[in-house]
Amino acid sequence: MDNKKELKIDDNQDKSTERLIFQAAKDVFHRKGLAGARMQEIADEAGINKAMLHYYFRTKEKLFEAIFNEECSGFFAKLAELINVDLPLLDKIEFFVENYIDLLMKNSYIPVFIISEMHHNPERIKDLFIDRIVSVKHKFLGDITTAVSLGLIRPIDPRQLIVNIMALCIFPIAARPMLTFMMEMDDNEYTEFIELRKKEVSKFIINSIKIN
Amino acid sequence: MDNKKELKIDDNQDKSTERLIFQAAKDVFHRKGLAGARMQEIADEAGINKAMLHYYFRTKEKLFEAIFNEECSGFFAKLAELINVDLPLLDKIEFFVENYIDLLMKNSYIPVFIISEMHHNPERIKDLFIDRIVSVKHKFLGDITTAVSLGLIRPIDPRQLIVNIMALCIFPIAARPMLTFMMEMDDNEYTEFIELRKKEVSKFIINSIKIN
DNA sequence: AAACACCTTAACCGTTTGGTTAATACAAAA
DNA sequence: TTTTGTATTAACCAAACGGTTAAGGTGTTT
Repeated sequence: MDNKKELKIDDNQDKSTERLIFQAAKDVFHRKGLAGARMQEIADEAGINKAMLHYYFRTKEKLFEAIFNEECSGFFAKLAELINVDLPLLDKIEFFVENYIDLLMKNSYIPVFIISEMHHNPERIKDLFIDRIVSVKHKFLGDITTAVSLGLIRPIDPRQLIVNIMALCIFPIAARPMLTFMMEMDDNEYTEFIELRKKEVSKFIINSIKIN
Repeated sequence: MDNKKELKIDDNQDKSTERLIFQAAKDVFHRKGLAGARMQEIADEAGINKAMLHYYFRTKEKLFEAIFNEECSGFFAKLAELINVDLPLLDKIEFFVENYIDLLMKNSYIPVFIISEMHHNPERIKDLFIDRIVSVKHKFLGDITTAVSLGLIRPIDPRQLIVNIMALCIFPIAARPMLTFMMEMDDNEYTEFIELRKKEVSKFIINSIKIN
């Protein structure tokens, strides 16, 4: 056939190897962390030769950094979306909590991954944070300050409130193994428990800061 | 001198080498995690020969387990102390939060250590938890249920309340690097921030559950 | 068809790793 | 004094590790 070329199905899978590596590396790094991950295991999971890892990403460290950056960026981008929604503060908190917990459950490995790797190497994230998360936080911080001065919520240090909100959303996902043992839950009970939190947490927060 | 033996100064330092190893291993495992820690680094930090590690604790895994168990046990023991104190629920929460945050700050590496290592190997802790933390939790859970049925606090799933309390205490210590970047705090500001939380968190919780 | 650029592989390499061994020091027991 | 059990060390080892190399494959350009 002389029209073989034309008949070829969509070609934009060219980078499939790189993507294969990236996805496999993600999974392995999530499970084992930077230090615990093995290049061979990543290669096996991607179904390709180990040398390819070094062809596309020069070193283990660089491969890890590529993933860590992408994960953080994507995650903080979604975080910003949630915070920038235009709602009165109390509604915004409700909206945020519900969707943030949802987002965390769909990426349940990310909290431990970030907390753990930042603990082992706090410097890594510095550049990532500047201008990305700080600006988002400033907006939220301003919202709270305004609400306090308008008497919509009781006086509270905005930083403490933000940390409280994050803590209530993130901790139960990060500490899942501890919680399931402690509360003697199986996987289904845990999922249901988190599902209930979507309403419970925002009620808990709003109850605490609203002025009756 | 024929009374040499009698004159010898207190002998109970015999296990000093084992303790030296144990302490050094603690520090290194806390910093690097199980996978990231190197036996040579532990030996260097203890100031002894690497072979001694294997003499006292057969393998890296066994050394790690010894430390992980001791850390968890000691930590949960103190946790139980705090929960078993005899006070009305709201006072108990206030007492607990203040002292728990204090305890966490004095062992600030433990939350990430436990969360991270449980994530990488959830099975490890199973035996540790049974009978230790579960019984403690049962008491607290009972206290809350009673308080709800007596109308002292608003109706709330006791499990959710416990998780909320733990989250508000543990998360800011576990996620320290993230918080300090986000809030643009230095070490002193962070310490002060946590110090303020001791009052703020219990106020936050009690505000949310008390019946006016 | 030759030249070129990119992808892929098997085999290899130097180093680091957890772990072992054989020899030694040393104090208490016999 | 000899024996015995414990503590300690330097030297060593096999396996695993991250990373390299040299060669070949494949489609595109000239």
